[in-house]
Amino acid sequence: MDQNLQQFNSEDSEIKQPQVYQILRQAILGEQLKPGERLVERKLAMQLGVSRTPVREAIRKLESEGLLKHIPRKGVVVARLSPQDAWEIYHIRAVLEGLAARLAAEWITAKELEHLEKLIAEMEKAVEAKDLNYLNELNSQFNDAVYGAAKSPRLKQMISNLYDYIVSFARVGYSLPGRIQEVLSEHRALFEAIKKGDVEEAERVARKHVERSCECYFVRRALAEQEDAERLKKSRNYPHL
Amino acid sequence: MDQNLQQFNSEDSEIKQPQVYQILRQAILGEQLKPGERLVERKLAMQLGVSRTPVREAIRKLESEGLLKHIPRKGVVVARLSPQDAWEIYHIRAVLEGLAARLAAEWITAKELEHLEKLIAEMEKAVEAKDLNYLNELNSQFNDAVYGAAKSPRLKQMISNLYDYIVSFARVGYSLPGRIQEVLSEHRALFEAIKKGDVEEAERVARKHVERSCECYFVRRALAEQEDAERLKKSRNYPHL
DNA sequence: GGGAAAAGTACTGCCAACAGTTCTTTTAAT
DNA sequence: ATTAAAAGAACTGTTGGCAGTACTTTTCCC
Repeated sequence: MDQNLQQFNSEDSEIKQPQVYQILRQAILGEQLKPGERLVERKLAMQLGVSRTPVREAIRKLESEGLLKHIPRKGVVVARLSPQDAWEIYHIRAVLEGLAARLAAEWITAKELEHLEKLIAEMEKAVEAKDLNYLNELNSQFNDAVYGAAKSPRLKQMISNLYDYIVSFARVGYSLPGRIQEVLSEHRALFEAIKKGDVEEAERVARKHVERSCECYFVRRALAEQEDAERLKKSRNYPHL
Repeated sequence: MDQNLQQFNSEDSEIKQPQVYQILRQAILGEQLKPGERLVERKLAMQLGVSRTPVREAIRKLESEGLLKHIPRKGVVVARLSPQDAWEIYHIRAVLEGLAARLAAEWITAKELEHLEKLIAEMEKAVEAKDLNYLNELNSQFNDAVYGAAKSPRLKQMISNLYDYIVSFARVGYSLPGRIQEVLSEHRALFEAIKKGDVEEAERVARKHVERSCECYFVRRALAEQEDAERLKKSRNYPHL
């Protein structure tokens, strides 16, 4: 890491641990801290202008979330996701999101339903305008709205934790041809099921949606590896580069 | 808490944090530390014969697992489960155990299958002998065996964390008439489904099993409250007691 | 030179002390 | 007595430093 973690305006008498936590978290998710990279308490403390304690606690928290891996008496490194890990996480998310969708179909209010409908409409516009950033944002909002409607804070928390693991890869999911339309239609189907109050259907659709995301993730990953191999082959022809 | 947390034989040069963690964890699950009770870092540190740092880290870890609730600048208290919380946890566990069962049905080895079969047979014996403690132990082993067969360490971890929440209440589940037999037959059904490799059936059965446990929990809880009310009514007749 | 022992380095684990905040009790004024 | 301000007690959040451990480099012996 090129020690460019900004030092927050640490006006005294604020609790620093949560801020350190946020900064490190963003750094990991944003891949300024790369998988396998080692985090040194003292170094981070210096860079952030605090003592080791808040850094230490923030690290422990991130560790318990699985973003960091701790090796006793050695330190922590940014967790590296094996394909097996990714598969596991996607499938856990699938059943949890299925449950959330089911609960949402059962407990959603008229107001929340209306909000979902607006988001769907907005997403259609974003697809037409090919505004991928906005679409991503809407996606998050849609998910939040569904999980909120489920009235189950623990479930929401768990899903969002799992989501963070793969957020860095999630982007690539859209890059497959036709996937954007597919996602949109999956969301629409989920919305319809929730609207009807069809709990079984809502659960099935939501789960399927995540499972499809998982497939796309692996297809995309395989493609990326293929591309890498191509590049490697080419570069062999020009070894001076 | 009556400061009877045993001070572990802290021969130097051992890492203390994990030991403190275990002691506190057991104290919470064993209800020596009761829901709502406050944990004071200094006090615990004194009692355990260590400084505040390891205690602090252990507390933070327990907090992230949800066993403790942290109130900034105030401290932590042992988490208290509302009925809503319990319901949530049971239903999350239900879908996760469903997934585990599905994966187990897919990936179980002959050896693991054999082990499961032995456990089932042993459980039947324990039921006849009415040895509830042993039955509980076998139950845990059976679950562990299933989750192990699923080959998904993350899933196993998540389930076991959730299980800890309600482990203190789990006991009461058996006290309903006929529930023991029911549990046994549910386990047998799960075993059969896994043996057949019927993933759908395995998932359905496992999920249903946890959902039934949830129902029993609430029935039992309602009964307990009724009993409490009875006691209260009676005690009003003898106010001098 | 090559490999083993020894010194040096870099880091985590732990600690005691300080600072600031919240809650409780006392004190003082009405 | 009643209420408000002030002092005090009880904790957490944070700090820097010490001790011990794993890794790295150097030194020494063959």
